Amino acid sequence: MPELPEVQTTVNDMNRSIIGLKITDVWTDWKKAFKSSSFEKFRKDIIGRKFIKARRRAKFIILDLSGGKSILLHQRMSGHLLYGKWEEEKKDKWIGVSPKHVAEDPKNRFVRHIFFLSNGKMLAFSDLRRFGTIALHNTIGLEDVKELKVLGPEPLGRSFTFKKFKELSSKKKGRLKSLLMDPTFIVGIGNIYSDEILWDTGVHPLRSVDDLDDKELKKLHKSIILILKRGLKHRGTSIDDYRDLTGDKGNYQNITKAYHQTGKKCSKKDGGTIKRIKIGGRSAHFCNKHQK
DNA sequence: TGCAGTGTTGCTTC
DNA sequence: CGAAGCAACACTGC
Repeated sequence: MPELPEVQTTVNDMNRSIIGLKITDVWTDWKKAFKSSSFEKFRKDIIGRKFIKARRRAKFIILDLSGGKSILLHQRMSGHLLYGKWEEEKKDKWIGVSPKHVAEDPKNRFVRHIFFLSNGKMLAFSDLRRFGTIALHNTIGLEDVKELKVLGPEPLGRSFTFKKFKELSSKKKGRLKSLLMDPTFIVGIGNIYSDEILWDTGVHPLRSVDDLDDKELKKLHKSIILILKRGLKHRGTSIDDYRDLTGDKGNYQNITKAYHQTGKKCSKKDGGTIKRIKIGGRSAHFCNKHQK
């Protein structure tokens, strides 16, 4: 669920809230999520370090710590981070970070990991499906870690020019829908924003990149940037699990044009009806008339 | 009850 | 080699 706009929103919020705070302890009920070492080693390594900076690469959250270490965290499908106050414990299991997070939103019951902070608050990782991962690496050389090394360019980065996009595209074949979601081609785009981008571009998700003319490719490049920026402006999309750091939903789900709109009338002037098909095992939503 | 959904990796087939 | 298909991961909700 969290795609680039959601991850960036979380990162921006963390830079406004947890910087300078010290980690006093870590708790988990799902040790399998810790990838670089055992949870016990991770815990020992991390206690006493301060948060220096939050960053994003693709859908990874990077938390730079004092002493040259960085946490590399991926929320995968259902993960989201919450920042709040320690409130309650039930049956050996921490179930939330504040009355608001728990009582008003059952999605936040699934807290699997908690970082306890020096100001008495905590940073919690809620992850219903338990696919999320956490690892600790040296900050220097982090970009050479296997998971980061294979990634394509950042679509909102300065170097993501049309020239660069065209060059990358010229080496590729295959369906646009799958290609946009391929993090080795371009990062940050998942099922929701790929549907929205293709709807905005007006091309069919089954079209192949090598089939697009220059005008279409230019429009696609523009739409990628436009839609992701729009998502960021609306603080992300909360179809299901995604919440921001304080437990609130994003707003983009209220303005999606294609994703989850099956059967509805397309809002374009020349639009038809939103259809849904399977591509690469994922659902793709598109207008059967204006997306060609 | 069974299966869709959702990000990513890794395996297999073509 | 690259593209495509599929399983795996774990769980909810319909």
